[in-house]
Amino acid sequence: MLLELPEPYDFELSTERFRVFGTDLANLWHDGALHRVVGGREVRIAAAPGGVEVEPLDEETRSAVEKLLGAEFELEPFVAWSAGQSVLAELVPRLSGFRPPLAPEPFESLVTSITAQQVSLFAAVAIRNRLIERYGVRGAHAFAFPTRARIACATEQELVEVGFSRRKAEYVVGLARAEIELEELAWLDDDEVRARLTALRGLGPWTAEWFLARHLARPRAWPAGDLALRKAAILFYGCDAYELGPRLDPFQNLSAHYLLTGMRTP
DNA sequence: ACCCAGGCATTGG
DNA sequence: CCAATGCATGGG
Repeated sequence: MLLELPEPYDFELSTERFRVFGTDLANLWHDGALHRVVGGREVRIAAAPGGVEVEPLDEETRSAVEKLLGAEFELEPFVAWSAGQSVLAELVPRLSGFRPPLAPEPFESLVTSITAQQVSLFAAVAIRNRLIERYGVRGAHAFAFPTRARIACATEQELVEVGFSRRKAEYVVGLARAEIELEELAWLDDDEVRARLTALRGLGPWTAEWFLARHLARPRAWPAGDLALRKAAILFYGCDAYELGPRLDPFQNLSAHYLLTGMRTP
């Protein structure tokens, strides 16, 4: 079944992030398609004219896959705006059809960020995969990411065994057990989300900003402290990411994704 | 054997 | 209030 996405859409380019740092067991590239468990069932997503082919496709799967593939991003105004921008005027056409994928689940998004704090993304993916193998549920090929309930009854020592530092093991188990409804963060404005998240141990400004960017798809999210984004800012603009952010308003989020992908893609 | 990698909390000045 | 420090793993 076809799931339509606005043209142009380049599925391979858009999902590059799921492959470039190693195999991602929850977003598994296999046999020329992206495999992910949605609502307990594995879905196969492949490139198709006008969008992607999704098997099987029901209503629940449709909305989850749309979220995963970043269907909610409004690319047209961004593309029009970028034509008048110094760097993006070159970069956006070069990456034509790139639509940033999202982390569909809030708990998964935060745990993935904690895993990636400070270490290389290769190391982060390796550790995350061991977490997924231990606590996730296996589909046909991909794994469902571990549920919050499952991690809440894990021990910190178990997380250390899959490669987390003791500190990060505390963060992850603490987050799973925290008194916070992660789904309800979507109702709040950017600053309120930042405040609620950074009030939790282990979640700092970088993690909160990537949650806004990669889970909530907020247009102005801009992880200025991100090491890779700072390198991109220097490379493309010759200035610091903190300085660059306001110049990209109100398209900071899409700009960040294009800059990071532009750094990796020749 | 190093050193760095898409942070954060803690400690010491 | 800002600087220094420890963290654990993967890749160069």
